[in-house]
Amino acid sequence: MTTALDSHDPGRSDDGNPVGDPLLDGLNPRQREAVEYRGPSLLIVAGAGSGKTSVLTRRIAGLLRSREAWPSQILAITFTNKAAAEMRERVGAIVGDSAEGMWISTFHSACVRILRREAEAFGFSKNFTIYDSADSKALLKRILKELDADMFGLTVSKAANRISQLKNELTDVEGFARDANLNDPTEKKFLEVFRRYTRGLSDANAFDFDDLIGQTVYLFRAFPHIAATYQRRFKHILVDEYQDTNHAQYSLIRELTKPPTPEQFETSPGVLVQGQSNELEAASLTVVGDSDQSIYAFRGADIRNIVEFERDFPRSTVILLEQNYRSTQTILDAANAVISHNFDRKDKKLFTTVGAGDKIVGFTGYSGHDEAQFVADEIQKLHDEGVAYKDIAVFYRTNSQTRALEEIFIRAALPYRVLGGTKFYERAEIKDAFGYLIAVANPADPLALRRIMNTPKRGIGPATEAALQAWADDRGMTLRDAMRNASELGLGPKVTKAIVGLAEVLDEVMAKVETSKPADILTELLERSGYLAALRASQDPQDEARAENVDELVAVTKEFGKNNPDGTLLDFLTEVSLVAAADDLDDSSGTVSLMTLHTAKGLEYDSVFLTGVEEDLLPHRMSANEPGGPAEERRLFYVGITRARKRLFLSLAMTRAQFGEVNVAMPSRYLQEIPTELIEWKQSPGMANSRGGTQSRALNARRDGNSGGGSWSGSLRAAAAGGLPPAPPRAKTEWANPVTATVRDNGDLTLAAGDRIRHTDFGDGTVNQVTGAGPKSIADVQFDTAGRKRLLIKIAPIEKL
DNA sequence: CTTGCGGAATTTTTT
DNA sequence: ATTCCGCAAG
Repeated sequence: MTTALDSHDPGRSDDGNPVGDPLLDGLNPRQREAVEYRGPSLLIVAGAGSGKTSVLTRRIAGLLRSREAWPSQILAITFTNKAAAEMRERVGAIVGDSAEGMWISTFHSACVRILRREAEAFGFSKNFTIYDSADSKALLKRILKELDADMFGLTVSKAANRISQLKNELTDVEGFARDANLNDPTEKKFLEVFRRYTRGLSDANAFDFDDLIGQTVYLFRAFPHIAATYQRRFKHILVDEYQDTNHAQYSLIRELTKPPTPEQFETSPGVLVQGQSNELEAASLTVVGDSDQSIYAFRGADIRNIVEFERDFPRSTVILLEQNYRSTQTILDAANAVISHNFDRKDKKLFTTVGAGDKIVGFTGYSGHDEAQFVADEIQKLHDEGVAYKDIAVFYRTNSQTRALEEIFIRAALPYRVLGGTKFYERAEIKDAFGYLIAVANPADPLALRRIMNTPKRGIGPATEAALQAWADDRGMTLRDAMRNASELGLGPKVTKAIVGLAEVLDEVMAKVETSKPADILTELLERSGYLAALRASQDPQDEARAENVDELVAVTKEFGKNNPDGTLLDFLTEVSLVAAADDLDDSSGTVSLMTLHTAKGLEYDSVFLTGVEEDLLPHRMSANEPGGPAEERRLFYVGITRARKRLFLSLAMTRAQFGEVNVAMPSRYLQEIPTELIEWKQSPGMANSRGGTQSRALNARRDGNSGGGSWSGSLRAAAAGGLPPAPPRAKTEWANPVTATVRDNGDLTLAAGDRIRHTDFGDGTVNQVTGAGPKSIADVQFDTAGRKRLLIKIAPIEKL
């Protein structure tokens, strides 16, 4: 450890260079204060793009460098695992190896770590399973069926949401029973559902996502000596995205920042550290947040946590970061204008010194496909100008909007990747493989067992399964026990053999769980269960892809083994249970990123396409009637806008396909909130409206019925009066037809420069150039009327002339 | 017990 | 449009 590292002298840096302190270089005065301030509690109100990650990492680095804290005394909570990894890396870059041993993780990861360590203390064993929302729903589905709860209007998703909300408020079954109105039969039924669900989880030795937080809080409250261990351990706690914390997470932080009391020392003999007075000091708390970016109220995030921080934590200090280092002034003006329509907020105005930059580009397509084509064309143009694909992102409100975008992107041969959505780990075959892994990791879990019992087909149907379960219930044993003793049930000899055989395989592999690597365990299970063999032997062509996915999973476990030589199966299962949509983001890949607005939070891109800016989509129909819904949707729009560094594209469609039906879409109310001079419309809603036949008449008809003062059409006319440039003439031919939705296959059609072709949407054109080989060849085509396009030859709707 | 058909529901956002 | 579920036939 060098003396420079210990130096607190701001005039020196690590290498003795007197130019400045690497911790403070390039920071503005507010940011410096946020890095250097020391006190019991600090709230950093950080507007979008104000460099909060930089401030947070330097603050941590500063604590380590000055020896105010050892790495093990720091707990930093981030929103995603990716953010955690990034923060660890950036702290490491400043202070080197001393970053090792810090707890930088999400709420959920930190809690799993604590729970695994302390599980035995309160009636769980440390190999508990983590149920994701799909698992929770599967359990609830069984319960609802058993109780005939659908007669009371209880659905799986309703019950799941309600239970999740209760848990986020730290209400357990007994707490709910006390306050519930049990004269209401529906409430009574729900209570029973809640009770059985809780029971089902504990029987399975499992926690759901919400339990991870809630049970940790319960653990701390019920066992003060355990809480004291962590209260003493963490001297500095830092929480990012504090505006998105819910009550349970808030309570966890409160527990951790309580000073350990002397009695607690006495109740934990053996852990007693000879009591200097500073051993009893509460941890210092730093939170970073921006109430304008609170977009998770739907899962219990409570904006009051940040608004009332100063009251909750007395002697706290607040530092405001308003200077934006990310976006152009045009983008910030639009963002400020939009967010200022939310009334219950502290006024905060982002500013920058980088200048106005380009105008926001607006576009209205005739359909979702038309809109997607616009996005694809603009991305191609940006790329031709030298913008890398990885610096471009496309945002949307709902995952279902990816379909149209993907269809067009594939056809245009644009490299893209979808973040979130149907994740790898949600695929059926991957869940099956995990079922096997969980079955050996946590034999008490019946959910995993049921999933694999008859996968691949072993002739063990629902009736057999029910018989096994009943046998187990009668004796207070687990489903797994019943399988081992299947011969006592008097089932057919074939079925009995299949059940006992499976139980034997599981038992034998389970014996090696402690000593074997996850990859070996998985491989053995897939072999001996016959799962992989069944997929390979299948006639269904999709099963081939499934087998590949399973192979991919094996590769993932091998990779995990390489990165974590001592990693157990339990470690692996924990890690994959907690990966989020944004976590597998790989910035180095040269692809355009597609994601929901929620996933986009915390990220930034040079060029951003915000699609589907329509009523019923943004704000979403479902949120329109909820209290605070429209305001939260506005914040979502605000988050999307502020992700853009240089260029922002806002697009919408006049019609959108939904549930297989085509519906008329209206421009979002939020569009009007952006000053018209900031947007340059390539095709405004009015322009799209005035052309074309029946579609626009339908739109007009509805709009007339809807037009009050300050309606959209009114502000459009104002915009037109302000002198918008006319639409580029080529727009007419280029966008006139909706793109055909079917994916075709041109076989081994080959093209060469100079060939003339005909495209169903773009008309005739001449091939400039062909790149790539085989099924990936791409034609660069100059169309006579529709401009220049790149097409994936194999699937483009074209013919050679 | 498995397969296959037709009707229903689905799509709001996520750790 | 696609997926999921329940029911009936094999």
